[in-house]
Amino acid sequence: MVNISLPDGRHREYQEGTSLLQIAEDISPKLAKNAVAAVFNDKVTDLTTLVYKDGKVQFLDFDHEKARNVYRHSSSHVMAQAVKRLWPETKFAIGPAIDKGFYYDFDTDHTFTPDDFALIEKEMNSIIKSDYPIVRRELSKEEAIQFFADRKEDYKVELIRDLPDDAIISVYQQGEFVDLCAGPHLPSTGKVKAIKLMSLAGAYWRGDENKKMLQRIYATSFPKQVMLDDYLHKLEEARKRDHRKLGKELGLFVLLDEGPGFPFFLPKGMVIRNELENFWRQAHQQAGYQEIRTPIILNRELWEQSGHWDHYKDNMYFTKIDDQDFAVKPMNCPGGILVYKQNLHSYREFPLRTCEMGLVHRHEMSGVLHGLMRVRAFTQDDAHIFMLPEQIIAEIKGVMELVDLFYKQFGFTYHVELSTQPEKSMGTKEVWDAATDALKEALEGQGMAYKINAGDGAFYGPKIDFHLQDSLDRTWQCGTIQLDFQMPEKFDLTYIGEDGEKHRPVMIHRVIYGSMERFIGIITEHFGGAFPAWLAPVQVRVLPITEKQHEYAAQVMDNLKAAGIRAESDPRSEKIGYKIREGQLQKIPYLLILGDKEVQSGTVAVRHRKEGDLGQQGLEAFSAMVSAEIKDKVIR
RNA sequence: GCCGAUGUGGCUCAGAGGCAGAGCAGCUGAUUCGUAAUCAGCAGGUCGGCGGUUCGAAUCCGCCCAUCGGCUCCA
Repeated sequence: MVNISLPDGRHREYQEGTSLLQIAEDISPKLAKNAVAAVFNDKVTDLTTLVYKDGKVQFLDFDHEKARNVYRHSSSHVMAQAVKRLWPETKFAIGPAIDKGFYYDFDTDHTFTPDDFALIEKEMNSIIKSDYPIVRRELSKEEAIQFFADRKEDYKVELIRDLPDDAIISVYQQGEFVDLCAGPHLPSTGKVKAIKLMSLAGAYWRGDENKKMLQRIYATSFPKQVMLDDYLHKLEEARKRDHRKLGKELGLFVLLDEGPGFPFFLPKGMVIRNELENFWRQAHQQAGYQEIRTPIILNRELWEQSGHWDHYKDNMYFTKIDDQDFAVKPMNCPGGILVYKQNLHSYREFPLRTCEMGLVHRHEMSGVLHGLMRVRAFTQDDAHIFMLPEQIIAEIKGVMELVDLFYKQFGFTYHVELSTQPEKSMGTKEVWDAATDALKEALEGQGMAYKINAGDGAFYGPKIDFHLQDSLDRTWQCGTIQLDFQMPEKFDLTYIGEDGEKHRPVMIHRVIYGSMERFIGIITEHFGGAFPAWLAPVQVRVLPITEKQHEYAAQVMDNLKAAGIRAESDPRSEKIGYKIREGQLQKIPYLLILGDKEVQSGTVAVRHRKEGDLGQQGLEAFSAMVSAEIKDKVIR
C-alpha cells in the first residue's frame, strides 16, 4: 500500500500501481472530471501516472497555468495527428503551449491556407471523439533516434541528438500517432473539448533566420465551448480597440505608403501628443531636469566615437553633406553628451539632469512595422543624468518615482525587469557587477518586486525595464533606466571633484513614455479611444437641437473656450439623435444638448459618453466641473 | 529581410475575363426635430504600381510597393 497525502492534510491508502486519475475519482468524480494534470511530490505529471511510493498529490484544473499548458500541449498533439492524417508527408518540428493557446511547426510541401482550417478542425474533432488514451513510453537516446529516423522525422532526431546521452527520452502515443515529448499530457484525447485554429505564420526552425522556414499553425483550446466563445469575444473587443483602427476613426494619425513606418499626426492626434508633452515638461521641471534639443543629423566622426557606426549601422540612415558623411541619429545620447561637454562641470552641479524630446530614426526591417507601436521615426522622452558614483542609488530611486507618477496618471499597473550583462558587452565584469548591484539595491530599496533577464542588458550597461499592463492585460515595454559607465569613458567626460582633480562621471539614460508614438498607441488601446478629458482632442461638443438655439450655442461656446476648454459645436440641421450618435462615436467626453428649455433657464443638458444623460446644469457649474476634471487629470 | 494573406471612391466592403457597384461620409435642397442614424437629389474611382497573356483584364500570369498575421528584432 502507498500513503498519499492531500492538500487539505488528509491521508489515504491505495494499492501500489494505482493511477493518479483513479485516486482523483476516489476522492470525488467531479475532481477527476475537472483535473487536467496532477502535481505529485512537487512535480507536474500525467494523471495516468501509476503510484508506487508514498507522496503528496494535488490535482490541477484548467485554471492553473501549469495545467492549462498541459491541456494546450495535448491539444497541439491532436492537431499534429490531424495534420499527419490529412498530409502524411508532413514532418514535425515543435508544438508547445503558449500564453493563450498553442502552435505546431510543420514542414510540408502542402502550403496551408485558412481553407484548410475547417478540414483540420474536423479531423481533430474526430480524434477527440475517438478518445484515444494518451500513453507515455520511455526510450533510450539510441532507441529514440532510431525510432524517429525510421519515421523520417528529421527535426525530432535533431532535437534528440542535442539531449544528454544518458537522458531518458519519453514519447507519447495516441492512436496511431507518436510524438517526442517530455509531457505531461492529458489522459486521453477526449479531454480536449473546444478547439479553434487561429492563424498561419512562417517560423524559422529554432528561431534562426538562416534555417529553414516552417509553417506554423496557431490554435487554441478550452475545456468548455463557452470559454472558447468568451475568448473569441475578447479578441473581437481587442480588435475594436486596435489603435490603428481607432487612429483612423478618430482622426489621430495616418500611415501612408509614401512614408512606411513614418507616421503623420493629424490635428486631433497632435492635441493628445502636445498634452502628453506638456505634462512631461511640467513634471520634469519639477523633478529638476533641464530641457535641451540636439540635432537630428550629426557627422560620421561622432557616430564612430560613440560606437554606433560600428555596432548600430544596420539600423541607421545616412546622408552626405558637401561630400562629408553624416548619419541621422538613432539615439540621443551622443548629442546629449556633446551638450555636457560644452562646459567644465563641478561635482557641485551633480546630479545634472538633462532631458530631451529627441526625434530618432531607426531603419527597422519592413516586416516588423506595426502601426504606432513599431515605427522608423519616433520621439523618445529621453534624459541623460550625469552624477557621482555614490549618487547612483538615490538617482535611480528618483527616476523610479517619476516613472510611477507617470504611469499612475494613466491608470496603468506595471512590473519591472532587470537585465544583466550580455555576452557582447563593453567593460569589465567588476564594473558590470557594481552597476547591476546598484540597480538591485535601488529596486529593493523601493520595495519593488522584479524579474531578472539574464544577459539582456544594453552593450554599455545593465538596465531596468518597466512593462506596463493595459486594460486588456497585455504588457508593453515603455520605460527603461540604463546605467552607463562606458559612454563617459569613450567621450572622455569629466567633472572637477572636491579634491580639485578631474574625475569620470556616471551616466544614466532613461525614458518614461518610451516613445511618444508607441505610448500614444498604447493609451489609445488602453482607453479604447475614450481618452480622459485632459487628453481628449475635443472635450465638449455643443449640440443645438434646432436653429433657434444657435445663438445660445455660440454664447456657450465662447464661455467654454474662455475657460480654456476644447469645445466645438455641431450646428448642422440634423436630428439630435444623429448628432449624439456622432459625438458618441467620436468618444467626446461631454455633449451639451441645447434646446428651448436650456435657453430659457440659461443651463446646459449634459451627456457624458459613458454615464449618459446627466441632466441640466448651470453653465458655470458645468464649466467648473470640466475644468477641475481636466486639471486633476481624472479618468472618467 | 523571410513565410502566408490582402490591396476596388474619404471609410467599410461587394464584384472572380465582357458597360466599375452598394452603404456610410461629402455637397445641394427640403426638414427645425429632446439623448446612438430624417428624406430626396448630386458628385466622387487610370480597381496599389509596372510589365505580360488575351479581340477584351479590377478579374489570369510575372516583378515591384504597401498593409495585415507571424518569425526575427525592439522604444
